[in-house]
Amino acid sequence: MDAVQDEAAGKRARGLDRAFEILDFLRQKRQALKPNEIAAQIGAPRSSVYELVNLLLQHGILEFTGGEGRVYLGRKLYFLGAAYENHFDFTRECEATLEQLADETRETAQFCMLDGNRYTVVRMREGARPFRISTDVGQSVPIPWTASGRLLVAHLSDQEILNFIPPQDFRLPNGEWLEPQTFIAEVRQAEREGLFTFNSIVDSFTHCFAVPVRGEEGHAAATLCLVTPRDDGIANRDRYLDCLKKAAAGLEHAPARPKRG
Amino acid sequence: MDAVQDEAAGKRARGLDRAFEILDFLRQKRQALKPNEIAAQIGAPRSSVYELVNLLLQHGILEFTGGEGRVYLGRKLYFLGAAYENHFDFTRECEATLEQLADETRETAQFCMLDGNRYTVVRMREGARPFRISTDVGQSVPIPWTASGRLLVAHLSDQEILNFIPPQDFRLPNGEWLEPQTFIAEVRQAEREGLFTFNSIVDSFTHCFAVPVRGEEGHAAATLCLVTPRDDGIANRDRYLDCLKKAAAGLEHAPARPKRG
DNA sequence: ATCATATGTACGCTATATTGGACATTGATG
DNA sequence: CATCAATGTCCAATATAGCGTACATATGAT
Repeated sequence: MDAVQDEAAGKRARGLDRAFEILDFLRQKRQALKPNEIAAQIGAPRSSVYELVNLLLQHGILEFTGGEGRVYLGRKLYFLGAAYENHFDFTRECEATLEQLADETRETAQFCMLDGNRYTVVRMREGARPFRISTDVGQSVPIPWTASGRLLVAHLSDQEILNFIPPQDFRLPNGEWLEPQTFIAEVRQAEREGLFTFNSIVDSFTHCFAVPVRGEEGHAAATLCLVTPRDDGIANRDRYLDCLKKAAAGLEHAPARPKRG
Repeated sequence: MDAVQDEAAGKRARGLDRAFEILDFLRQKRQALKPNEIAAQIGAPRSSVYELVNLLLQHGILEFTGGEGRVYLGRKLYFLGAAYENHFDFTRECEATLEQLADETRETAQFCMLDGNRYTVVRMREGARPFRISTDVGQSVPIPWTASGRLLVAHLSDQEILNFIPPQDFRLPNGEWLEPQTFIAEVRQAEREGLFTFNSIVDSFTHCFAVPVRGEEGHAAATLCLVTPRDDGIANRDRYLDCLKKAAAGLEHAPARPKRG
């Protein structure tokens, strides 16, 4: 039920948990690593990591690549992910929506979701500007660092939010501490208004717009975002929000909805 | 190394193995199932399956969907699969190649790979015909049923092939038994000629063409295929093979090659 | 030559994960 | 009402998986 089990030290970890920890770690690193390096960097016993890596290799969940015994995510994961994508068929409409958004605004448009208890950009379309703004797709980012984050946790109670977000994620990239109560207040505001915008926390020159894409349960299953230069964002605020809301409305029947349900 | 470990009865299964068995099973079924159903259909203890399903749900590897406690593959798998696809960046060129092939031949073009010890269609492009031929993408099929199968195992020795392919996969869909030695002879022939074509085993009206897409190690990392009506296939054999070979040559620098290696 | 670090393998101990079976609930059926 | 099948939860027993540790090898620095 809760995610506070690995805090207790000295316990033996379950193979499954360690295995997915390895997979997540490789995803974050986005490169092949030696089992030894993995063990060291995630702080797991070397013998356990070697055993697990070998098991995962046999399943095609990991693959040798990059030489010297380095491993990375395997083909089987691609197949499983493709099956997921095929079942919850949001990709096609999503791609079209982002393209339209980028055309209308000439700004960078993103489709974002929660990845466990963090935030991630699932799809992105760069705007048609001389200097384009882009971010890494597929990287996990602390929820409080992002505009979308305010929307993606809005269905939770205050206490649930505090339990859900890792405490250290309230430490902003510039070192400042974001008071959780401040964050929650912004969440509630975003929930009331059905949108959230701010000057980005992670850099000094962008403004971010986010609106929810509601799933079957009525809460934000995803968000659509625009990332703009601050001047442009503030100048075009109303128009941009209008584009976003229309785009989100168009998607609301696609995401997290089984294909032939 | 070998896949002959779960034959021994009475042994306790490892959680990891069972977990991936569940994931593969859901992928095959391509629909959400109750834990109980999963347990019954894969022949695993119910209590184990319930425990594993709950663990996988916590990790986002499985998700509740379809109601009544049914579960299916989860978002996390999509993220991991996307990371794989991003690393071995074959998708883009592959898509373009299939489109060109379908344009040139007006037949159905496929990009196929091994999924463990079976065969699967990774990408497909339907031809521009009044009656189009298509197959399921992402379904695992016995290697001996397919033209591509002859090419995908050609780098193995005879004995390795026999160890690699599950014995029951030599039973063809019409009930006939394909003698493994016959299959191996076809493999060697395909290896020499760098292609394989035949009237499909799985139906009575198609002809299949397959050529290898060679990876770094020099053996077939994937195949490109055309699936055609028998008449057309035989009439256009030389031209089709020419198109396939050119397309494969164009891909040979893309698949299974790390992006920024 | 000596030491330190990185990498992979082998093995025994023991905490625990897997498992069978008991139990509870629901709904359909005769 | 009695019975049966389907579904999910709980629990104790024990086979074993995870872990610490020792060992083997290679590489590079001092």
